[in-house]
Amino acid sequence: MAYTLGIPMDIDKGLYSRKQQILIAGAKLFHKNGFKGTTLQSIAQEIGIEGPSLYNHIKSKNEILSTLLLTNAQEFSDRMQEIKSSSEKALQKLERLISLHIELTLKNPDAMALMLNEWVHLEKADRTKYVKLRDEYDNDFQSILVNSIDEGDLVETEINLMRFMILSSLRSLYAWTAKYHSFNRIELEVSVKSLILNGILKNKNL
Amino acid sequence: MAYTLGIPMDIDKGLYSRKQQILIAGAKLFHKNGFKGTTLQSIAQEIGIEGPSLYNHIKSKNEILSTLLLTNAQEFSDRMQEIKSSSEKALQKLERLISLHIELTLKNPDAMALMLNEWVHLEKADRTKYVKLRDEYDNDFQSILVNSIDEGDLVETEINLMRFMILSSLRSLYAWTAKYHSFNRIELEVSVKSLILNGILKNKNL
DNA sequence: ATGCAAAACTAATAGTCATTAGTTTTTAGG
DNA sequence: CCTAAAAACTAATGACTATTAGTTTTGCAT
Repeated sequence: MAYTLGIPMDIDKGLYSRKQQILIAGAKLFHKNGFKGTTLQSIAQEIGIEGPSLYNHIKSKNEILSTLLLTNAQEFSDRMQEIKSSSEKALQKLERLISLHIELTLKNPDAMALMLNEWVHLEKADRTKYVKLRDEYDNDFQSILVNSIDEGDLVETEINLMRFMILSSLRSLYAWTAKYHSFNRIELEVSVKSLILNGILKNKNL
Repeated sequence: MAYTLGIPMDIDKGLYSRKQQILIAGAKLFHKNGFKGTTLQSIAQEIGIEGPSLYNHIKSKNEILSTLLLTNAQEFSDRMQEIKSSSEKALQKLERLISLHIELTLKNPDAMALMLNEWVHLEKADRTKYVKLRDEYDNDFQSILVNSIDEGDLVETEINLMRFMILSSLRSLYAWTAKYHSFNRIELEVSVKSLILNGILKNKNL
C-alpha cells in the first residue's frame, strides 16, 4: 500500500482519497495564507464541496495541520535514525542528510513551508510532540557534524552556528523549488552540496 | 533625533513613546503567535493598557504590521543603495551585505522574523510595496554576486541558487541570535562570512 | 489652581468563522 | 432494484475579536 502524508491512496482508481485531497488543499492554502488566515470554507471550495462537509472526513481544522506537520516530522525522524545507524563516515552521512532534505522538499514543498512557522498553531500536546521530534532531529544533525569534525573532515567553527546555517538553507529550499522547478533532483543535490561544503569562493586561502 | 522602527524616541526621558511600545510589543507577539494569532488585547496588555486604548495611537491592527515590515524593508533598501554605489570590489560589497544583515538582525530580531512570513497579511497596497522592495533587494544582491563571479572571486554555480541559499541563511539568523545572545557582533560576522565564503570542508579539493 | 487635549476606560457593534444539527443525496453491495 | 452507510448540503449556534461610541481620567501649559 502506497502512503502519502500518512494517508493511504486508493491505487485502484489512481485517485486521492477525500481525506488526502483535504490534506493537500490544506497544505497549499496554509502555505499561502497561513493557518489562521485559511478558512475551512476555502479548503472545501478547493476540492469542490461545502465547508461543513469536511467534517465527514476530519475531526477539526487543527487536525489537518497536525497531520501534515507530525507526519512529515516523523518521516524526517525515521530517516535520520536510518542514516545515523549506518556505518559510513560522518561526512557521507551529512551528504545523505542533504539529499534527504531535497527529496522531501521536492515531494512536499507546501508541508515543508509549514514546518518552519505554522507549528505555533498546534494544540499543546501536538506542539510538544512536534518540537520534541524537531529538537531531536537537530541534535542528531549536530552530532553528525561533530563526528565529522573529529574525523578531520570539517573545519572547527562554532558548531551551533554551523548546524544552524546549514539547516536554515535546507529548510528554506521549498521556496526555491517553487520558482525553479526546471532543476532536477540530481542537479540540485550536486549544487547544494557544493555550496554548503565548499562555499562560494573560487580561490580558497589555505 | 534618534529613530527606531521609524518612530522618534523621546530622548529626554529615555523612554519609548507609546507608539513605539506598541510596535515593539506587536513585533514580539506577532513573532510568537503570528499576526492572525495575536489579539489587540494581548498587545495592549503587554504594555499595561486596555485593547481599545490602542486606537489613541494607531489606526488599525494592520498598521502595526505594515509599519514594522515597511520600515525594515526600506532600511534594507536604503543600505543596499549605499553599498551598491560604493567603489569597492563586489566581494567586499558582499561582505558588507552580510554585516548589514547581522547588524539589523541584532537590532531587531522580531521584525526580521516577521519579514519572512507575515507579509502575506499585509493589505494589498502595502503588500505590493513590500514585495517590490524585497524583489529589488534580491535583484541587487544577485547583481553583486554576478559581478563578483565576473571579477573572478566566486565560483560559477547556478546564480539563483547561490543567492537563494545565502539569503536564506542570513534571513534566518534572527532565530540564532535569540538562542545564543552571548555571541558578539564581530565574532558572528567572522563566523558567518567564513561559512558562506569557505563552506565547511576542512580540506578543499582544488 | 484650572482648563484643555491626550490618553485611558467600559460598553456596544458587527463581522467572521469553526463547529454542530438535522436533512437529503449518492454510492455500493446484495 | 433496494437499502444502509457514507458523504454531501443548508441552516443554526456560539466564540472570538477588531473596531467604534461615549465617558472619565491624567497631565501639562498657562
